[in-house]
Amino acid sequence: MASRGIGRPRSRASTSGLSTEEDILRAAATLFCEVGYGSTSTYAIAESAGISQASMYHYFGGKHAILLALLLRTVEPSVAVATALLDRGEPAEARLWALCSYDVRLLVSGEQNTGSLYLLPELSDERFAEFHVERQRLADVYAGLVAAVGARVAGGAAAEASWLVFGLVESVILRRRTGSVGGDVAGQIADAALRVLGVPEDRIAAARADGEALLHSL
Amino acid sequence: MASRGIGRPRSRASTSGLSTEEDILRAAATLFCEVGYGSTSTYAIAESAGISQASMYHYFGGKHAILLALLLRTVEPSVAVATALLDRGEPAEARLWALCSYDVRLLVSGEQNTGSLYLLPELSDERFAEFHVERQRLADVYAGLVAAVGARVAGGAAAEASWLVFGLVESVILRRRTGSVGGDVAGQIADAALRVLGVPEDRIAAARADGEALLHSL
DNA sequence: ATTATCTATAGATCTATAGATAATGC
DNA sequence: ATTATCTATAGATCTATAGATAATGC
Repeated sequence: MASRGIGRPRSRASTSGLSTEEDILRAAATLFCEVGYGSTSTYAIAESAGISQASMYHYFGGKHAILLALLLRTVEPSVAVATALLDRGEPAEARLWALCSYDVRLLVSGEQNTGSLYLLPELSDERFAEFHVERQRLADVYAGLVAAVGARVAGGAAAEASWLVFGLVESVILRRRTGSVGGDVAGQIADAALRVLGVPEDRIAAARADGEALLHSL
Repeated sequence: MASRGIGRPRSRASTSGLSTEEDILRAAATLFCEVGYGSTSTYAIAESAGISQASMYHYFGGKHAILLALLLRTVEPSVAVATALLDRGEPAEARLWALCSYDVRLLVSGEQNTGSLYLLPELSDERFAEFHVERQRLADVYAGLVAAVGARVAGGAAAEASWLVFGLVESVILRRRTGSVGGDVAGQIADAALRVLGVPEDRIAAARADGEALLHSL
C-alpha cells in the first residue's frame, strides 16, 4: 500500500493498492510483452503506472533496470524448484515431468505473459548477463534430467533432446500470445516432453503420478 | 549489382555486390534479430547498409515497411510448400513430417536467424496484419495435418497437439539464438513431432522415408 | 530531516522531409 | 528528364537530471 505513507503523495493515487515500485514493474511488464522493450518509452511506463516520468528514476536507474528486475523475479522460482529437484531421490522421469509441469504452470499463470520477456532480442545486451546466468542454471538442470531419462531409453543424443524439451515448455509463451491456453496444458506438455524422449506410455503415466506428488511435497 | 547504374553513386560503394534495397533488408534483418525492432533506429539500418539515413526512404516508407517485407519473404516459402502439401495424396504423417522438416531447414538455413522476427512483440501492431494472415494460413495447414494424423492414433485433442508441433518447430529459433544447431535437426524435430502425437516408431520411420521423397518431388 | 513525489528542461536522438547533386537515358 | 543518392534540418520524442514541493518522522 502506498496511501498514507511518507513523502509527497501521488497526484493520481494508485488504483491497484500496490506499492509504486510494483506499479512500475506491472506497467513495464505489460508494455514490454505487448509492444516490446525498445518500443516502450520510460514515459509510457510511468504514465501507465500512474506516476510522472521522472519519478521512475527514484526506483530504477533506467528502463534496463526494470527489465532486469522483471527477468530475475520471473526466472527465480523456476531455478529454485529445479535446484530442489536435483537433491531428490525420485526417478529422473518423474523429476523431469515435475519440472516441465511446474514451469509451464508458471508461464501460463500470472496476469501478464512474462515468459515472453525471455524472447526479447534486447536481452543480448550485456546488462542482462545476470539473468542469463540464472537461465543457464535452469537449462543445465533440464539437460541433466533429460540425459538421465535418455540413458534409460533407447539411445538418444541427450544434448539434442534437451532442446526439444525446452522448446516444448517455451511453446506456451507463443501459444499464450496468440490465444488463450486452457485445461491441463502443464500436464500435457510434461507428458509430451517424455514422449519426445521415447519414454513408453505406461512409464509416462507413472512419471505423471510421481511427478504430481513430488510437486506437492516441495 | 548496383555499380555502374543510373542515379547518383553511393559515397561508399556496396561491398556486398547486391542491390541497395537488398543491402537495407539484410542490415535490418540482422539488427532486428540481434537487438530488436524498437531498439534499432533507421540511422543504424542505413549505416549498416552503407547508405545515408535519408536514402532508406527512397525504398521503404519507414522501418515498419522494411520489417513487413522481411516477414513476408520469410513466411512465403513455408506457405507455398504447405499449400502444395494439401493437394498431395500421401498419408498425413508423411506430409506433416515433410512440412516440419522443410520449415526447420528454412529456419536454420540462411545467414540471419530470420525466424526470430516472428517473436518480436512489435508484430502486434496492425501494420503487420498482412503477415499474420499468411502465418495463420500456415498454422491452419499444420492444424489440418495434425488432426489427420491424430485421427489415426489413440484419441488426442488435435487443437492442443497442433500447438505442440508448432512449438517444436519454432524451438529451433531460440536454439539458434543461443548456440549453433548442427546435424540433422530438421529430421529430428519432424520425428519428434510425430512422437508427440503418439505415432509409433515404425510408422515414424515410414513417414520419414515418404516425407523425404515427398520433399524432393516438390 | 528524510522521503517520495512533482514540474521543468537540457541535451541527445530519431524520423521524415526538402532540396541539392551526380550519374544515366533520350 | 529521370533516377538514386547525398547533405541539411525541422520537429518530435525520449532520457536523465536539477530543483521545488508535500507529506511523515524526530
